[in-house]
Amino acid sequence: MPELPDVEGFRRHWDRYAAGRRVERVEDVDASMLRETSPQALGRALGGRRLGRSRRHGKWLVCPAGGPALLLHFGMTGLLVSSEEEPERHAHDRFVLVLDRGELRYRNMRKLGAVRLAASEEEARAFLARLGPDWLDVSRERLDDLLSGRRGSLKAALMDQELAAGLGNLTADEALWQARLDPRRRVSSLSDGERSDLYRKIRKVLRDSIPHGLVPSKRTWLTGSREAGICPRCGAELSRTKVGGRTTVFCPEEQR
DNA sequence: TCAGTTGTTTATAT
DNA sequence: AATATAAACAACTG
Repeated sequence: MPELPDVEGFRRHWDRYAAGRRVERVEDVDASMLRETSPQALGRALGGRRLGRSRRHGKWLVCPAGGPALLLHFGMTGLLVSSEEEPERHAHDRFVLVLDRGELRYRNMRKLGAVRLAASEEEARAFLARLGPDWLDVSRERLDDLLSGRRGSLKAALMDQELAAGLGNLTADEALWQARLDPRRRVSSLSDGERSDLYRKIRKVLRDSIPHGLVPSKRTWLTGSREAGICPRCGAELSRTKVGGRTTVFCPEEQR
């Protein structure tokens, strides 16, 4: 699931169920999810701390805890679950924050994500330093700077988190389909008008998805018709190939 | 049994 | 230096 809109949903989740509450203890930590820390260190750093409101950069969620901060990446199958929605813990919960009211769980079936502990805000920023700007902070002018000099395919550029952070396989396919651009196009071949259209469509896909906390399955969107294999606009059979190493769905009739 | 999966990192090749 | 590709990570689904 998790691309920018999903993580934006997790941010709201954290703020609703964890922000403002105190951590009693950390339980059931799966050490294999942790990067450069340990279950013991996590418990020591967070125990007794009052949690703050979270912020998102690309697909990362930064969760302040009154000095230290927890950095969460959700991979392909991660999510946050509160005991207020789901009383029972789950086999795929990789750690549990026991709070002064209820508990918040980080669940991740495939364990492709990562959990990091930053000692300070400064260290949290350092962890994310390699990422490009969050896509919601990219202006039309900035997009030209980011794309200038790129030689690869359009889709690979959009999914490159060091160019700009937050787009994933689904959002990239959706924006390219809405902009009627072939994902295999060279970045350098885009006209100014095409870049403008692409920019607007990326913003639209993100804006329309964020309230849902996921890329919605609308019948008028590519995402909603992936299974059917038919272009929702023209009825042509969709193509399925690999671009930038990822499964890519596009309309061969309309995307040029 | 085997391919496929909405993400990232690493190694290797170009 | 950038870019492309494949593999690895891990656990499940169809």
